[in-house]
Amino acid sequence: MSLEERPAAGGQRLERGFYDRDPIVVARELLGKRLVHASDGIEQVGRIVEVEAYLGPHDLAAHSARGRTRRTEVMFGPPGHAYVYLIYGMYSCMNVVTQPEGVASAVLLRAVEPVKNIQERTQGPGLLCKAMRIDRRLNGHDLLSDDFFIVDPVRAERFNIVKRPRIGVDYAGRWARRLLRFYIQDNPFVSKK
DNA sequence: TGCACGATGAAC
DNA sequence: TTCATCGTGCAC
Repeated sequence: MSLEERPAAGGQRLERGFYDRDPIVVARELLGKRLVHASDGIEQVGRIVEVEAYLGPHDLAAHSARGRTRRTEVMFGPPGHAYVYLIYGMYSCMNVVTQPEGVASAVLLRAVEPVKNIQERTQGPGLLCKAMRIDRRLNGHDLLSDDFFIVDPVRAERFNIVKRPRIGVDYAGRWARRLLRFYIQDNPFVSKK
């Protein structure tokens, strides 16, 4: 049975065009979507409940603000790819690259709600990657692939979206105060109030 | 070649 | 508030 036939993954897989838009729009629309990662024959599914938008080279909180380097290379690449980096020497952080090649913007996935084959906690970007077995080997991975992708839920869901400043970017001056963190209101898996 | 520090999380 | 832990980016 192929992955796309498995019921847990559900709904419609997001296509390239979904990611080829403003990161703020992509961030808001990623809420409620299902992140699917298949490894070692195990398909894990998490419902995205918290995200942050990183707008590009002018956004001082974004890694791409320091220019194009080996680490940030995939942020400058085409949309719909995973930007996974190591933070504090011990946690991986998972981002989705947005906008056309050459525009270095992305959306950080901060928390998911366990849907399938997830035992560990998932509230926070580091924990979410640990629980879903996401590490830097997936950096640059195409999210239109068969083992790592995002799908719409089978049934449409209604929820309110909360806007807050991003976490851990106090060094970014006025950019730190912008409301670029989005999460599903009252969801217990959101990392921080 | 060296070094300060981070889009974190947990313990104290 | 402190610490674990190490790749990255930039200074020297």
